[in-house]
Amino acid sequence: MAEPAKSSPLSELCSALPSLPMRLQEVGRFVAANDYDATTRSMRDLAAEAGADPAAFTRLAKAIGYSGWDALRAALTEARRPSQTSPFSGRAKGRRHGPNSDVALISDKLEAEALGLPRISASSVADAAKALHDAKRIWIAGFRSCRSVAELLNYELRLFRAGEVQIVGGSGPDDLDIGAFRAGEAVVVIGFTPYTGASVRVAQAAYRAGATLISIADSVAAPMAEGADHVLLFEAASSPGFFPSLTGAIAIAQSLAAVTFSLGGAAAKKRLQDTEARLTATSIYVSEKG
Amino acid sequence: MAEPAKSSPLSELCSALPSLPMRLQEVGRFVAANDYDATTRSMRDLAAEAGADPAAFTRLAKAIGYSGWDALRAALTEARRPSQTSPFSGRAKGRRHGPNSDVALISDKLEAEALGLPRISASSVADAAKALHDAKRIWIAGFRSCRSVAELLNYELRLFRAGEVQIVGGSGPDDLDIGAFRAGEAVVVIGFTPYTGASVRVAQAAYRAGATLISIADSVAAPMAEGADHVLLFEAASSPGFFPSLTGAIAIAQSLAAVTFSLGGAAAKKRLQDTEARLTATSIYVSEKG
DNA sequence: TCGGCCATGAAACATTTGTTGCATATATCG
DNA sequence: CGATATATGCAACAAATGTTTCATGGCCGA
Repeated sequence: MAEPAKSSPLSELCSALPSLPMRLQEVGRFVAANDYDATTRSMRDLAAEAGADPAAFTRLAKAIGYSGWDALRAALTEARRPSQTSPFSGRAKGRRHGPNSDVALISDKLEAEALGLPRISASSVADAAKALHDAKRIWIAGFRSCRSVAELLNYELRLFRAGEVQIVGGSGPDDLDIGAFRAGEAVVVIGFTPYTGASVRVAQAAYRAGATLISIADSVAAPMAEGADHVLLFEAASSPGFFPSLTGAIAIAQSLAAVTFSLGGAAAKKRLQDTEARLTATSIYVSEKG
Repeated sequence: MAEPAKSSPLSELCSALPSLPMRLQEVGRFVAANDYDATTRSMRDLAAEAGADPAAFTRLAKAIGYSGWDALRAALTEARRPSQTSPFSGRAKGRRHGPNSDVALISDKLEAEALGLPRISASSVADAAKALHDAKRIWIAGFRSCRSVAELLNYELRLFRAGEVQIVGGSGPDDLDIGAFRAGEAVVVIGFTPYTGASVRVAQAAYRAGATLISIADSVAAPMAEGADHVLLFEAASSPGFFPSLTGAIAIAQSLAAVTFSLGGAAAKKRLQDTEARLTATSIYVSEKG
């Protein structure tokens, strides 16, 4: 019997499968089909669901070279551990300085960001939008590169909530705005690693003031996610070695604005139309054609 | 204190964090930062690694409304379970006006934007980046919602091209900057329908001054694409009835900055490092670990 | 047909798990 | 300052875990 590639515990299992006794094959197939449950639930639990004897799992693990079920589970767990780096990290590192290296870089980056977008939790965004809709006043805070996200959200919300939306530090020092947070208002903070001190200060102030805190961040471990009523996550580290990506944050901000507008109903629609009418009247926009 | 949304166990945890006793905050942060280990390894194991008492984990779970650590772990496990449904499987098209209509709206929007990203022309972006790299000075113009894109691009380019990058109208009236365009410089204009008069004026001025004009727009028919040396297209109308999407424009801006940085080579790298060092020295960012 | 061999399930085992009670340390308020 | 309440670590607890042993049942070769 040849020892196959040990790349993954699951592939070891598959290759050894045909040479196993019948019952062990069944159990092995069950593990392969439910490897997530295999790493999280208990052996006896799995046995009950698979309709097999608990001992079969121990025997299976030993049959494919592990000291016991715990060892196999540990291997499966490590194999499933989410990589800290981007999923495309080990990819296309071959080309260093070619004419197409930059093009490939962009393609990979875009592809990675496209993969990250559907992973945003739509229900969380919807909940947060409800909170924005109920807020009497909306503060938005974002520093450094996140300032662009903050300003986009500010702009879109102002289209139908003019006067109730404000950027923290937009007109004067941050401290002035921070002291103005009140209960019944909402504060949106955008940020990712490395976190700016200002953003966590805003978040803490919002919490202390009893305002609804909405954090748009790259991790639940972000300092400004502490005490947040809503945490909206996006993937910032989509391209290694370069600046973190804000595409996800922008997508969240836009969805937030869209749903908040939708919740506004006819009133919001009217205010948006008024705003648009005013803009065209001031001839901000160029005429459609010609 | 209102009971916040319970979309995710982790966000519940984040929301409750500041109101917990100190030691419970520590273990709570540990769980938030290592949620994968929390679902796989044992409580005592985690306690040893976190340097805390095992009982603290049980108490934490109860403090945020669970019957015990097992219940919290089960919730985290379910939250992390890989989605079994294929991305495009049974999307209920019958969304009319239900509680989930907003969620479906967001999902569709994100999906559509994800589809639009790979359609961006990577080679065009690479060419434009080359032009930016060669430019002695870079002007960036974006108005209304596009201002956020302009500022992001400005921010990222300044990280390694400080002093050579400037937003049009960033410090004073637009006309002052517009008159300053010179040959050998580059002007980036971002815009989509309906096009603002200002952005068109910037584009025309850049053309007349003989500067390299880079237009980021939603269509080749855009007024500011006329005379442009590089036209970078993105899809703005991803979801009908709402504000156009800026996700594509942001992705382009970021790619542009990334490639320009890449072209800058060692010199750009050094200037970026200097900037980062200066930022950390001013203690803009919060320390990595508590 | 008999006898060794292996696969299989059930029960007993030693560990480890999550939990809880208690005593001490610390903070809060009168 | 004293009294009360809370927070925290330690140790003992019952339950659950993975493993092992043993008895049973079927299979193949002699």
